[in-house]
Amino acid sequence: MPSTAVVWFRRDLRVHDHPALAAAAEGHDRVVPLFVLDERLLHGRFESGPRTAFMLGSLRALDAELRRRGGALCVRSGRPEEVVAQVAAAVGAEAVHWTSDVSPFARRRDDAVTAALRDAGVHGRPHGGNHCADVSLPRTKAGRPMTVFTPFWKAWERLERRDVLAAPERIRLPPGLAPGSLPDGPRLEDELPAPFCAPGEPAGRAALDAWLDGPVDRYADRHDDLIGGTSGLSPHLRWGSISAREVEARARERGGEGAAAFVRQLAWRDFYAHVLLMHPGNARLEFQARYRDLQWDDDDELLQAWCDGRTGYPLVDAGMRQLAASGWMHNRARMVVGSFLTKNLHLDWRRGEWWFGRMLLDGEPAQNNGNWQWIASTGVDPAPYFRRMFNPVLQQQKFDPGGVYVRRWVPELAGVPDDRLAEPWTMSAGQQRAAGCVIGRDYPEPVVDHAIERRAALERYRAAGSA
DNA sequence: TTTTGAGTTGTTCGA
DNA sequence: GTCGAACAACTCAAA
Repeated sequence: MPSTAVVWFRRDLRVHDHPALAAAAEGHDRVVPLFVLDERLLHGRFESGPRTAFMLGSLRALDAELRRRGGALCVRSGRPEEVVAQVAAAVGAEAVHWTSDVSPFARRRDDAVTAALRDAGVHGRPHGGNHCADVSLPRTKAGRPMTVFTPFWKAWERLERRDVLAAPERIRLPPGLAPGSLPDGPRLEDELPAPFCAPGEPAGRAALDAWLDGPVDRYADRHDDLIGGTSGLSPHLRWGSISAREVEARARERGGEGAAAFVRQLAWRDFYAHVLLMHPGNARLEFQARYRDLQWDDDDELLQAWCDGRTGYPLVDAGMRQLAASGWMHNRARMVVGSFLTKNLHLDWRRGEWWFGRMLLDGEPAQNNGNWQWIASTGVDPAPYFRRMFNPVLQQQKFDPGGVYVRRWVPELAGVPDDRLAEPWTMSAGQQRAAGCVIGRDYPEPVVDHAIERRAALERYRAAGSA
């Protein structure tokens, strides 16, 4: 009697270095690679065309990788807590393997699936998540979860690492299994005018190869370059089309200053996974209780101007338009637009988190929440709020002095001279005509005055912090 | 992974 | 040639 296991895929859409798939393929004669299309994620408050399109592309690529190895992706629709156990029963599986996840939603879902499997007499077996190390382990000397990055990083460097695993050579499906099919759309190129990257494991592995083949060496001093400079691997890490552990191992193998700086950023990713795992309440509430009664404004027009990239601050608008057009934004720009939303527009960081979650191909709860709470100064890794208040004009002058990034994403500013590009509203009427960019007609006036709103934000934070 | 404003020093330029 | 206003360039503390 051949033994059978189900591998329940979620956001681990690859065959290389996949502990759950490897365990199933080694321990059983038959493997059922399963994906459950969960309607809750496709519609409603969290609906996102770009994300769904990227996911479907990643799933098609996974199906192709599985077929090359004799398998296929078995697609079913419905609620995982019902479907997973049904499929396991139908194929007579002894075990269901999956990759664990840290978000509160994922953990509730996985608990429900585990319970359903237990009722059905099937062994549910979670494997480590898509991180470099086991993010559930680090603790302070006092035995508490860690909340400061630097000590976390030191502890993380000392954690054990599992071996990088080869892709299974052969996947044997149970005879007569009907694969089911993926929906046709939405398609990425219909959702985004300039998609940031192609989905799927082969694209992810090619991007990793290209990154480690040279650009990574300059990461230490170039990571703030708004164009180039970064790996661009984040969507693949988010969907698991590459393995964080493998990325880390290969970067360490490469060695050098750039690779070390890059690995440190992978530690930030593991840090925020640790934080959300240990503090699921962060998904809704400020980690720092004293900031839970911060006063936020409720101005839908300002929020819309921010989402659309119509704030009148070129770097802010360039970042937001890059996001809307490509599904990605450079991290430096994310910090600037986040600071602008929370500390110049006085809008709740959760509204920015929501928009990022919808638009970012790499949007995942742990990273999105951790970074938004970082810029709102409400999260772990405490630093005074005034250290995270950015001046969009200075940031642009510092990180995009030649205006390449701004002109690329805000084309109506193309003719504005370099020395006016960070504050185009200071152009004279004659300069505006010469630049082909009249402020208020071709490009918006600034929606707020940074100097004034900065002082207002300081007052709000001071008031909440001392209450 | 910051910004601002005050204070200080040094330079320029015209009365 | 001297003086002082204006301003740039810098440091530093506070937010």
